[in-house]
Amino acid sequence: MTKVDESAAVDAVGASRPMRKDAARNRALLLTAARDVFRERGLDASLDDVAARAGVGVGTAYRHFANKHELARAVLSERIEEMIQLAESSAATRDAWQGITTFIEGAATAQTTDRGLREVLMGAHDPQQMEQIHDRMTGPLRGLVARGKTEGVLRDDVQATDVGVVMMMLCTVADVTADTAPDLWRRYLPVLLDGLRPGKALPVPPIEEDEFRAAMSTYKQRMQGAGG
Amino acid sequence: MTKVDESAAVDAVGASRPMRKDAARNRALLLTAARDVFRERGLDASLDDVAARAGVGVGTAYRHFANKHELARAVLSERIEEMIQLAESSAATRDAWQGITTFIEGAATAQTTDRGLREVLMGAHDPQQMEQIHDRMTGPLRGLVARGKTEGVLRDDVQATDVGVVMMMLCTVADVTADTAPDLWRRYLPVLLDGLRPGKALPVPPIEEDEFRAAMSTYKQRMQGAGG
Amino acid sequence: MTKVDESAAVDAVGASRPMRKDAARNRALLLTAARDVFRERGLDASLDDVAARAGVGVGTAYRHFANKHELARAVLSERIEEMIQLAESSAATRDAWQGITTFIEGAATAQTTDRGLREVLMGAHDPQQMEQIHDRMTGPLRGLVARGKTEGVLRDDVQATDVGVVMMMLCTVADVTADTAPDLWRRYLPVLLDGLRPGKALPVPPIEEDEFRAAMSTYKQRMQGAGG
Amino acid sequence: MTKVDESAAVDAVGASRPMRKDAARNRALLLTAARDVFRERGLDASLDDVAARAGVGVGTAYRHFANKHELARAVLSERIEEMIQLAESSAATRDAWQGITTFIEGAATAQTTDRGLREVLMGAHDPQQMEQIHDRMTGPLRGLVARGKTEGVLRDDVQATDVGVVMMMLCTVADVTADTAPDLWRRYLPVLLDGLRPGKALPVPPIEEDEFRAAMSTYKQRMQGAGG
DNA sequence: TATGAATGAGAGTTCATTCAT
DNA sequence: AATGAATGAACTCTCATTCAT
Repeated sequence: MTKVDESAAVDAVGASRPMRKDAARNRALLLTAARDVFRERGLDASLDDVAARAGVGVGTAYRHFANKHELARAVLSERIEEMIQLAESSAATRDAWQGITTFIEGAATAQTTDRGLREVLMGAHDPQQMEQIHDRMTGPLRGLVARGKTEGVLRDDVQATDVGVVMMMLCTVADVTADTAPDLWRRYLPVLLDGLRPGKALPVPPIEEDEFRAAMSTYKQRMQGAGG
Repeated sequence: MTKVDESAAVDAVGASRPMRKDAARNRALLLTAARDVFRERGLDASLDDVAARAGVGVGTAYRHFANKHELARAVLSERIEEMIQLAESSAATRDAWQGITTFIEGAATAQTTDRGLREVLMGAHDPQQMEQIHDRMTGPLRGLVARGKTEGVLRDDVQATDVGVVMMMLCTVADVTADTAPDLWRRYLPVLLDGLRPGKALPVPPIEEDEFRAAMSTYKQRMQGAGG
Repeated sequence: MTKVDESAAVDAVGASRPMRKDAARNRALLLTAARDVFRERGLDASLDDVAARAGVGVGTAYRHFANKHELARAVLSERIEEMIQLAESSAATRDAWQGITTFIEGAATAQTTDRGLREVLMGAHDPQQMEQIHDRMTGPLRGLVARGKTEGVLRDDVQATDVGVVMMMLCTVADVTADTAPDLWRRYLPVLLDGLRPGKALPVPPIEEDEFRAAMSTYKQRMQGAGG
Repeated sequence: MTKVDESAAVDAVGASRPMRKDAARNRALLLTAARDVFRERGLDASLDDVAARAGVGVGTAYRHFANKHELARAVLSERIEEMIQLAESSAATRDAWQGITTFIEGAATAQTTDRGLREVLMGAHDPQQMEQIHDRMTGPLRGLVARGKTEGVLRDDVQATDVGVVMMMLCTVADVTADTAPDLWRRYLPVLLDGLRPGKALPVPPIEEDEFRAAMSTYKQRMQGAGG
């Protein structure tokens, strides 16, 4: 599940020519190292640390990734790729409600163990390429939510963005309590899921998907300004 | 409500001697400036900026606060002082449920407008002196929660820490959507409050208060390591 | 003549307060070091080298000067200040022709010994503040040229900019032959001066002063792009 | 006139064996690319850029040229080759004075359009191989100057080096005013040419040819030290 | 022979912290 | 007690040069 996606190496240079073997290896090493370092210490970790962990010179990092943001984005997209697959497989579940549960649990679990992933999901670096990724993730979720309404397990005013927000809230709990009570977030899972079920309406309307994307990119300037 | 707490100046130098008047004034200026700066730009703002805003030399900041973290903590405790008062006044409400509502709404609103406050609440710096502050906040809340159970508006397995977690989740939403949909967090307020009302039990037990304090301090090492 | 102008220290912070003694000393040390280093190795020398030569940390350089360009400009303006004075004293000469000679010889000599000065005169960094400096230098020269025409030692189509161009040409020779034939530029001095005297007209019109300033700033982007 | 001199390829590997055809082609591609890049962006352009422009790997550049300076020198000699031809054709002119005029105008024009050429002419990199090139250029010029004296259009104390210096001065003007007044250098052309005509003697003797070569190489160490 | 990935020293710049004034 | 100048490690990024493929 967390195996480095070496096929990405091909995408990086376009379809023109397969990447040299050592280059591909180093790219993989860098991605792995970056993921580990960012996971443990967040996006403020230095590129020197990442390169050192990968057993590679800094310059090599800059050959593969234009700058720190690109590397972070690459690591992110790799992880998000996993989440997209999770969203897709969840959307393919026969029972819509179980699909939602599966997705939220899986996504929260993933982010629980990765500080950088959470930072980047909340304060995206490069909105452009992230947007399409979000699009790809919102696609399945939208289908899932629609099906949930048809099956009568979701309120009519629920939207795909609500799923994202719920996930976000749980991730916050999971992140803060990671060391002391790593499962505490599960305590609030049924509460939030219940909130999506039919019953009395929610007072404030949900945000549209583009607003949600914008919100996720909120921190962009902050993080760039902070040198993140 | 946001008045600078000058009595804290006594704690800073110990109880031995009252602080000189200009020193006390500078301490107050620094706290005010730090609060403003951290509120606007977060904890990554430089101490030079804080000192400049206070109209004071950096050295003065270091006379009053051992380091940046201490200053941040001081500002935090100041804000928490406000929240303690909010907790106390909420606990004094005749209707327990309204007290809870008032507290959560107030706390979430407060954090919505203060980037530094949220950063510091999720990544506390110095657990030691913060602990006593948390103690003071948990006190009223515990009473409030107890009364809520008596009045039959809270489930038996709800604890004071749950209120803190709920608040945290809402703050996350508020923070991320601050620019695009600043009121979206209210959409999830009733969902989470409902989760505290009597009904089916929560699957995972709550954390004890000391665990909660520890959880709030989780990031300490991270932030120090990150130079934040 | 080349003594560090310590009074500039006061100008730097404005008239508000005299600079602290050690700060003034370090500022002087930095200016001296920068002038020496830039003189010997040109504007591509690193700030670390300048700081080391001054016996001071890099950070100190950045306290006094916003960036490398500022420091270079400061050194430049110091030297140009000398040239302005040379222009003024030359313009005050009773004999206009001798004034011109004195100025050109003096200016060429100054630039001969300072690689950075020449680089910066040809590829100014900060056109804004340099502009006013140029204005101050062109003032006396314009007067001198006018008087030269009145006295019949200069052609009517000669302008102040011509003096600048002549100086530039001599400096080029002086610069290139600095090590092998440091006085060679004097061989071409009378040729160029003769060119300004009455006789047959010059085929191409001179440039206006604003064009000249623009030309002097030509390299600006180049040098900045080059990291200079 | 600007055709790549492929015969130089033989010199590069020694006379031992003719270069392989594709190697020769790459060498030519590199020279062309380097000339274009250096012309446009000066000698600070990176070798990666040159190689990319040539459609060739960096490594290939290092197979043909020991380092960046060698490549720059090669490009220079290529251009000087053109100037040698200009010198030769100018020297073949029936009228000596017109020959000199033609040469100076041509050389100045050439350098006007080539930033790298001027940089390298004023700060030559490798005196050794450049020397022979200079010899070849000075040859025709010496003849031209001699004939000029015979024809009575040049002073007796004029030497071939004077022609080079005059050219250099004009190039400086041309370079600095390239964007604002690209023809201004012509204003000073008759002045400098007049300086060579019979009349009153020049006060300072000219430099000998070896001194001139040395002067042209003056910057060598500077530029290498500067990383240029 | 050609390639271009890898390297790492070094550039400019920032900022928490110390210490002379 | 207050000041703010000084420090220097740390950061991101560039590029001449080397070397495995």
